[in-house]
Parts: sequence; C-alpha cells; structure tokens
Amino acid sequence: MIGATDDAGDGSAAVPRTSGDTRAEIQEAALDLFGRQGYEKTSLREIAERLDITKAALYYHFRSKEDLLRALAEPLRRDMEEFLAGLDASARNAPDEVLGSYFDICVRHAALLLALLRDLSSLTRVGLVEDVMGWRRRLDAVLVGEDADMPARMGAIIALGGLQDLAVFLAPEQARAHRGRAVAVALAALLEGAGPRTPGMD
Amino acid sequence: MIGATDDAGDGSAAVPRTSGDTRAEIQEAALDLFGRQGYEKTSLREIAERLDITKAALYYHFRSKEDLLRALAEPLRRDMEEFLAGLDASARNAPDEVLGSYFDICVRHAALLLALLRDLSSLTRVGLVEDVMGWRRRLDAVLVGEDADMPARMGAIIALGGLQDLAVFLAPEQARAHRGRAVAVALAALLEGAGPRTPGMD
DNA sequence: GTCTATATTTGGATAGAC
DNA sequence: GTCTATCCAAATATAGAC
Repeated sequence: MIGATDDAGDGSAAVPRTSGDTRAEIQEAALDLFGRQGYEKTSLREIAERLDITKAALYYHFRSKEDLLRALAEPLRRDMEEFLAGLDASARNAPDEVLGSYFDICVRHAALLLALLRDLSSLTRVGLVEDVMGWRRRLDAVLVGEDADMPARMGAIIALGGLQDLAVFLAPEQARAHRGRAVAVALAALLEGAGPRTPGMD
Repeated sequence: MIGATDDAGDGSAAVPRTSGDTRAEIQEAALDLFGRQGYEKTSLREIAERLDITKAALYYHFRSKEDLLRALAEPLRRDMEEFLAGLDASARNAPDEVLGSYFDICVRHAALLLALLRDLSSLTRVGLVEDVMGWRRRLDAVLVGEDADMPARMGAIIALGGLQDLAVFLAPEQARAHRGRAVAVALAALLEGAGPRTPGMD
C-alpha cells in the first residue's frame, strides 16, 4: 500500500539483495534513520550503507533526498486529509471521538511524526510542517470553534499536542493499552480551556 | 550574567563594531538563527555575516559550533537545576505552583526551547535533550510520585509538555496574559491522569 | 581581536559502464 | 536496477599575518 511497486517477484534470477522491492526497503531504512537522527543529519551515504547499496542506486528510485522524504510523508498526508474531510461532512462531532481518532492516526504514523519532531526546521521546506499546522488549525476549529478566544484555543492546543506527543513517545503497545485514558486526559484539558471551570484565573 | 565577560569598556579605542562585547552579540545572533532555522541548518558563515565579522573571528570566541551552543544553553541549565533543587528541599509542593513555576521558566527561555525544538536531533549530542528529559522525569516524580502507573504519568506528560509547547508558541505577552488559565488547563490534565475522574476507560 | 587565506571533510547529485 | 568514478558546493576548522 505504500508505494505503487511494479512486481510480485521474489523469485527473480539473481537479485542482489533480500526480497525484491528495493524502493520499499529504502523507505524503511530512511524512516528509521530520519526518526533516530533527523532528516538533515542523515546522509544518503548512510542510508545506502545500511542497505549495502550505493548512493547512486538511491538516485534511481528517488530523484532527490527531498523526493524520498515526500514519498515517506504521503501515507500520513492521505490519512489525515481523509479524516478531516470526514469531519467536515458530518454535522456534529463529539469531542472525545475526534480526539480519539486523532490519537489513532498519530499512533499509526508515529515513526514519521518522530522524524518530523527531530528535525522540524528542515522539514519546513518540504511543506510538511505547514501541513501539520494546517491540520491542527482545522481541528482546533472543529473542537472549539472557528473564532475561539485564546483560553479556549489553549485547551485545544494542549489536548491535541499532548496526544501527538504521547503517540510519539509511547511504545505502540502502550499507546494501544492506554488509549482510553489518553483521550480522557486530553478531553479534560480541552474542557478546562473552553469552559471556565476554574474561573478568575486570566 | 550570561557569560563571564572580561571588560566594562564600551568606550575603548577603535572598537570595530557596535558596543564592546562581541561574544554576547554572537550568542544573540546565533540564538535567533538557531531558533529560526535550527542548529544544523545555520552555518557559522551566516552568523558571522549577520554581525559583519568573519567566520574566523567566531573561532576566537568559541572553540567550535558545539561550544557556542553549549554556552547558549547554560542559563536554562542553571535556572532549571536551581528550580528542581528547591523542589527537592521543600517537603510539600502544590501541583499548581510547580506547574506555574515550570511555565515561567519555559517562557523565560522560550527562544532556546524553540531552537531545541527545531533541531532536536543535533542537540542530542551536546546533552541538551538528555538534560530536558531528565528534568521532566524529576518533575513527573514530584507531581505524580516516583513510581506512578502509566495513566498517572500520562497526565504529567501532557501537563508539562503542553505548558512547554505553549511557552514556545505563544508570544511573550500572550504567555504572560494567559498564565493563569494555562496552568489551570495543565492542572486539569494532570488531575484527570492521576485520579480516575473518568473511570473504566483503560 | 580580527583578518586573509587555505586545509579538510562531507554532502548531494550526475554520467556512463555493466 | 545497480555499480564505479567523479563533480561540485558548502561547511567546519586551522595557520599565520596585522
């Protein structure tokens, strides 16, 4: 599902490497290294060495380093856009369900989000950071309204930001095991921001 | 207070540049650029050009790029360690006061934290990220206890992480204006994590 | 304390053989 | 589809003059 690969053959003649799909292997190695060291600090040489191929071989599959990153980000992009489109379609969105779905997506793409986190500045120029910011704004609007005041927005920022952080830092099993409470915690923050449960503090 | 500078002279003979303390100017320019573009993507040439000096001149004041970064991080380090030492000393620490003080420190050092955020991976090797993680663990312990279970810890993670994010993303005046509610939101998350206010969700 | 070189390394990227 | 060889640009860092 990740790349439109061209073959089904793992029984080819004398394939130099493991299975058959070098392109997918490159993406896998790159995502791991980007997440560990950041995009900028990871060189193509390093990725190539990990797979025991040459730099030049990478350039057959991806036209540039940026191109590789863009391909990596595609699944998240698709996922999130689809989710947001669904929200726009339905009239009423229960906050806890919105938060829950957002958490799920973050968990599913935790590796990429970690890479994003490791090297935020580099990723700005491929438009990734802008995308994420845009999604967050749209979610804010769904949760607290288009023109919420600052305190209300703060609740949304902490709720969504907290969920995203958790998804990245928790191991996948932990994230799954504690999904319920994660959402509950985020919801508490959201409500405290929106409704003056603790008035007279601004 | 930032660097142990050596002079008091702004009236020296024919000082090439603005005031007198080039070292401080370098730090200021570097922090701004690191925060804007990240550590890795900011070259020493760029910093030098901004101040209209040469790269080589930088090497007189700082032995390396890493050294410059370390110097930049010193004030935060001192501030946070002092705060944590104070917490260890006092017997009881009210959660909202702990959260508030943490927020204040984050706001005060927002520029550095932003740089940290922009290029997390590069900053790992100077030990900065490890430090931040260590501080967070110690704060977790203060807030929810040394051996809290995962749900409780999640409350602390979201509360502290959210405050840190807010401090970085908000303009200083906004941060000051909404400090009260920021702490209240974080506190709500903390409590929801610790006490099962919404039971049966794990 | 700052300058003009310059050394050294490493990165991304291309051409052309196999 | 992968390799060898190579180019080019840019960055960190150093040496030595002023």
